[in-house]
This record gives sequence, structure tokens and C-alpha cells, in this order.
Amino acid sequence: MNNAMNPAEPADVLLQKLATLVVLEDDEKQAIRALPLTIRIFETRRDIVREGEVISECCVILDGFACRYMLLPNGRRQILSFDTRGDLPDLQGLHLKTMDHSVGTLSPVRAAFVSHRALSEIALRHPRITGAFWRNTLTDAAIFRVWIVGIGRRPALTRVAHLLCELRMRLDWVGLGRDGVYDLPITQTDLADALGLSTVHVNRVLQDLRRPNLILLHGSNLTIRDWPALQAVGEFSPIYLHLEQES
Amino acid sequence: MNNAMNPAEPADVLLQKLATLVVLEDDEKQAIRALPLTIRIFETRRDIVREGEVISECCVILDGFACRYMLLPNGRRQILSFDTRGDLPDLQGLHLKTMDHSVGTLSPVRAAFVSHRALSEIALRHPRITGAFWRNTLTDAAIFRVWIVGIGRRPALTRVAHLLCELRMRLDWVGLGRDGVYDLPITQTDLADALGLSTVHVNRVLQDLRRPNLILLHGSNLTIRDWPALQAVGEFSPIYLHLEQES
DNA sequence: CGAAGGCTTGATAGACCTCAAACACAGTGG
DNA sequence: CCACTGTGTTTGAGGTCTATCAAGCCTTCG
Repeated sequence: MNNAMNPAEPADVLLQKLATLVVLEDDEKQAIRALPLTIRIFETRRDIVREGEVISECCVILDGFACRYMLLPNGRRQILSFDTRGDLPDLQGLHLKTMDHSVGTLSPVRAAFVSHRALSEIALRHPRITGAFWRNTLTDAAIFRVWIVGIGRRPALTRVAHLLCELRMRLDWVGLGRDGVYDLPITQTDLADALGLSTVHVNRVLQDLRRPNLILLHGSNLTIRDWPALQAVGEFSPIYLHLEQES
Repeated sequence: MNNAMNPAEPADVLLQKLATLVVLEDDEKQAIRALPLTIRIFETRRDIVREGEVISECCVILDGFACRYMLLPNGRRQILSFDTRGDLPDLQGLHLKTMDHSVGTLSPVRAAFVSHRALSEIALRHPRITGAFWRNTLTDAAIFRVWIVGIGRRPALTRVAHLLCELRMRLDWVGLGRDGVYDLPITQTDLADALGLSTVHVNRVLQDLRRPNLILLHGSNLTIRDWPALQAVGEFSPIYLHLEQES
């Protein structure tokens, strides 16, 4: 039930994303293809949307890595999610107009934008598509919950391992990796900000995962060498990702 | 824009909840009132739904405090949300049938249950109600995000203060408190499990909030004595709760 | 080749945890 | 009415995981 193809076409990306959420009929697919998309390109470490802004369009990540994050008064950053091909980091803007967090890029990113107007229209006309969006919000929330558990109650080693497992599953799912080999253009500082750790500690923990040959990591190139062991260390079970279509 | 009344009627609770999310037309209200509800009562520290279960109905909290939580292999618990009157802790079950976390009670709880069938039906017939549910999921997710930030990047004192601020706003909103006085049937262990801290440390931090007279806390009775100061300590800003109806 | 950003390492410090015990309070029962 | 129990709160002491600070190193790239 994986999708092997490697779409570059904006509409295909969105279509595939929604198709992983619900079964789409032909007319629904057509409606999605007819959505007016604007493509925009961002360099590394740029903001796509900023906390406090009122938005009128949603973005779909086509290529590269983005993240949702919040900044604290003391300048510290907490990353809330990593977003790759097909992800909709600001879909919530459709209902909650003013952003309560920011969306930024971690690598060069190509993204497609759809106006809320067009989105509302298609959602109104096609309840199944509304369901897909809603379901997307639900899986988002499920991932947030698991992050809370990790940051709140798991030691650093487990936390890092768990995140790597999660990224593996999600990247596999959209066809951005295979056989445990992935391009992960994420710095150790980014990992630290996602995991609630310091960069130094993330570095040391990564070494603890490399030493017994669970993973291999040069720059942005991640290879998972021992998947079962990594899952065990990360106490990882993928059910919360809900990677099955609606029944 | 607060609701002063104190409903005990199950349908009223649900109606009020949805009314805080979107503006409801008369026929929508009628449809909600017509929903078949089953009332059930739970004692303190009981599970309402358990992780892994496949569910076919959703619950609405009517009275008392519930929480969503997850248990780790080593027995530790992480609380994911506190749920009070009007909250729908397992609404996600409507789309994601198998629970990826548990819902339990922190105090005696009275809850109403609606079948997924009835819920799907009403959602299909009334897009605005679907929107309300979806919006509920979105604000849920927004709260999760802020918890991630707190647990990941804020020191214990700030974390505790922030949570108290959040609870204050939410309880005010549903009319379960006034003038900073609340009944909070939550143990310090519960707080600790929500904040990713130890009970001992929560206890000490609470004293640090009591000493300068920011709060008053005897048993389940919380009084906020210095709201501005508490907000400042907690770095609290309520925008993420999105306590305004859809425009 | 120099600059910049990211990675790595060592030393020190601190926030928070764990363990253990005492205390407070409400409910129970004789 | 008063032990008795159970749960929750409080306090103290010691320990540890992770943070912070400060360099050095490595790779990339103009």
C-alpha cells in the first residue's frame, strides 16, 4: 500500500496526499486537479508564514523540508512538526485565520498555494474531501500527542530514536526514501529544537545510535542499519500515524 | 461573550459547545437536540476508553474532569489534555477508529455518548456542524502544540503557571468558575504527568507560586490572586485557544 | 584560501529526579 | 469518639541527566 511514484506535479502531490486519507471518486479527483495553485520557492531558513499573521491561503509542500515552530520570549525555539511532500502545515488557517505559530523552511522548499476561497468551495461541494482535510488534522494531532509523550516522559536516546523512526515511516509513505536510506536536510540544532534538547546532547545521543550501528549519518544522509533495534530503542509503534485509509 | 448559564442537560452542553465554535441556525440546533444520547457515570480514576480499542461512539463530558493520556512501557504516564464540560476527548474516533491513546477520569464524571452513525449522519446533512467538529479538532491541536512548547522549552515554574492560566481561561469560558475561583479536582501527580515533571517538583513549584501570593490552593480549590502576574510568569497569551467563533 | 556553518569534544554547572519519610486530612468502622 | 487506613501533600538529601560554555575541527563554497 505504498506509493512508489515520484510526482513533481503540484496537483499530483495534493491528489496523492488526499488519496492516502480517503478513497477519491473521479469527480473529486477532477475537482482537486482544477484547484488554482500558485507555486512559490523558498530558500533555506525562510519563513513561509509567521505567527500572528492572518492568512487567506494554504500551502502544500512539494519538495524540501519545512517545519512548524514557535519562538519563546527568551529566543528559544520549539519545532512542532517536520513537513515534507504533500504536507499541509497551515491547513488550520482555513478555520483559524490568525496563525498561532510559524511555518519555516529547513531546506530549499517548493510549495503550492491554494486560496481559502477555493478550498472552502471544494470542501463544501465534496464532503469526502472535507473528510480528508479533517482526517489530516486528526493525524496531525495524533503526532502532536506522541511528541508530547516523548518530550514529557522519554529520555533523550529514546526520543531521538523515536523521531528517526517516525521520519522513516513518513518518508517511506510518500516515496521519499527506500530501504532505510533517506535524505534528511535537518541540522542537529533542528533536531534539538524539535526534541526539547540541546544541540550538544543530540550530537552525543546520535553517536550512541551510530556506535552500535543502528544508524549511519553523514551530513544529510541517513541510513537506518538496524530497523528493529531502532524501533526498540525508540519504543516506536506506528499506529498513531494512522497510515491506512478511512474504512 | 461568555456563557453564564449552568446547563446540566446533556443536549444543552453539546449545543453550547458547538455554539462556541460556529454560529448555529435553528435547524442545526434542532438536529443536535435530536441526537440520541446515552448518559453514563464514572467514578474517579476509571477509563472511559482505552488505547487500542476500536470505538463506535463519541463521548461528551458533562460534569467532572477527564483526561487523555498515554502509558509508557516503563509505567510512566503522560497526560495529553484535561477535559471538562463540553469537551469531546475522543471525537477523533469518528475518523480514526482505533484509539491511539486512552481517556480516563480524574474525578467523578458524567458523560453523554453519541454513536458514530448518528454523528456522521448529522455531519453529512449539516456542513456547518462538520465545520464545528473540525474546528474543535483544530483548537485541540493548537493546545497540543502549546503543550509541546511548554514541555520542550519552558522551565518548570513557567510551565505550571501557564497550565493554570490555560485552565482558568477554559473553565471561565464554559462557566465553571468566576473571579479566578475554580474547583480543580486534579492531584499534583496529575499535574506532574501533564507537565512532564515529577510530583515532588510540582509541589515545590506550586509553593513558589503561592509564596508571592499569585495563587491560593487548598485541596481542589484554586484561587488566582494575581492574574496579571500569573500570566507574566507563565508567558501566557490566550490566542492559541481561539476562543472566538468562526468569522 | 578564507569564511561560515555545522559537527564534535571536554569541562562544569544546574534543573529536576529519585528515594524515603513525615505530615495532613477525609472517610471508615468499631 | 477515636483509632485506623488510604490518598494526597510536604520536606530533606543525594544523585543524574541534560544544559551551558568554550574550543577545536571539518566541510562547503564563493
